[in-house]
Amino acid sequence: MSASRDEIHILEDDPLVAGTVARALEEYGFATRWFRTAGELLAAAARHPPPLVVVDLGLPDRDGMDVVRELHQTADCGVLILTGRDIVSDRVLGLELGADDYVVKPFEPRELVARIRSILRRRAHPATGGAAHRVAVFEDWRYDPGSFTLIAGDGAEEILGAAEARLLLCFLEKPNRVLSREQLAGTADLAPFDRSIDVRVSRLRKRLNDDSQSPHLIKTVYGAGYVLSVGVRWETG
Amino acid sequence: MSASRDEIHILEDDPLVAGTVARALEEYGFATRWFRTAGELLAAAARHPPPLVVVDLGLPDRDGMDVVRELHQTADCGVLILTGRDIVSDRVLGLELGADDYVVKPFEPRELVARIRSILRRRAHPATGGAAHRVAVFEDWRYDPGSFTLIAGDGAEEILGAAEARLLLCFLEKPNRVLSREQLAGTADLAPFDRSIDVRVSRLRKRLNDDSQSPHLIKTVYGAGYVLSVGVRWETG
DNA sequence: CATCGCCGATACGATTCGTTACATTGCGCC
DNA sequence: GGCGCAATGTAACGAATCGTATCGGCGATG
Repeated sequence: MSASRDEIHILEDDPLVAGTVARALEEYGFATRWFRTAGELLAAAARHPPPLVVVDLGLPDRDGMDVVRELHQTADCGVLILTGRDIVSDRVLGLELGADDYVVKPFEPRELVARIRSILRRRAHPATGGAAHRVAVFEDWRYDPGSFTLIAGDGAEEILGAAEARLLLCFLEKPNRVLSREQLAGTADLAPFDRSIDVRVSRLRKRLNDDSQSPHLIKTVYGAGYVLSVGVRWETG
Repeated sequence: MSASRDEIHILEDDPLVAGTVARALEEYGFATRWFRTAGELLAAAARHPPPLVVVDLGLPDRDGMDVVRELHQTADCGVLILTGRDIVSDRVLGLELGADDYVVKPFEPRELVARIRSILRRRAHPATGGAAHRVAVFEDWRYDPGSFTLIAGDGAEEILGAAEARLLLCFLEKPNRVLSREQLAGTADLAPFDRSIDVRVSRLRKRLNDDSQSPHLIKTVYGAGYVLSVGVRWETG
């Protein structure tokens, strides 16, 4: 019962399709509940709005578009249209009526789940537009690329400058890979004897307490570039 | 000029495709701006985030997925991937990285516009919808943006001026994020050597008893802007 | 009209960053 | 190993960025 709060509602008259959708979602950890008619769904959604409704447009008792419109007005829940009607005007109409997405059958389960997750994420964090607040964790360091904040193991916080922040983010996005100076600078045309990257790396090393004689974090690859040689885990939330 | 606030940014290396997309959007009343390389787009978005970016994945200078990830982390704007790569794993990855939608070429202009409108609508709604009386609580401060009233921990109340109030609200709405001077000023075109934001920040710091030598609330990000480094809770009622 | 508070502009000192110069290291060759 | 050349590390310096004291304009207020 209270679990019904997180149930994704499926409105679909064909039991076969409904089963396929339900199985796809449940395989990825979602709880589902099947409604055969628009009336039942709207009644349930009015009493207890689900986080998301997957709507088929070809219904026996009522036009699916009406359902989308009414859901958007009464219940405050995500709406994903999943239908065989592959007509541009339908897509436009559905989206204009407030649907969050429009997927055409036959659908790919993984993509459907990704789109549903995207909708749920945005609805859960409206302030950030669903931007997951990600923090990189490596060794005993933590780095928040949103606020350029580097946190040491003892909890000491430091704000990096823009240049150092971009450099560190470059490394953290592609750890254990050799990165050329062009990649680290973020521009294709570096002056042939530009040493600014080297200096930035030197300063970043100092900030990370990395001895440049025998670095264990940022290692030099002679003639190629640099590597961040450490496992990086991205924490969300 | 000030209209640039609503410009949709298009990241696309092929001028032909970029022109097609731009014309489609402009026909429906959107202002657009074209970027040929990821570097240019990211630089512009960091200074003044557009409401939405349309990203092509096949870029010369950088992987499009990296752009999506970085946009999602640093700028706070909508992202729509528009690409020829019709691979399920790409779609899933793009959506997981924070893209709001994924459209495959060749695209139908009307549908593209409908999807863009849907994204913009969702992003605009939570901000404007609630006219509720909100109060921000951070550290031992409380701030009422409706009456420009700042209340200290000991109960002392102060009325902020209009400029300081706008600035503080800016910070409180996006805490723990680096905000550029353009964002804090609320305009896209700041004079290159305009110091007014710095002065406003300095005054706001003084009012919040924040020592600028080692600030714990509003921290300076050299070369980028400022960040409010504290948790903010919004009380309603 | 005088006063007051708020705000933006300016100027000057303080801080950080990119550049340069030099020391050091790595690699190939004999 | 010894030598030469190219690549890298970084201290030091000048340039860019930032903090804020100060001043003047402007509207509100008495």
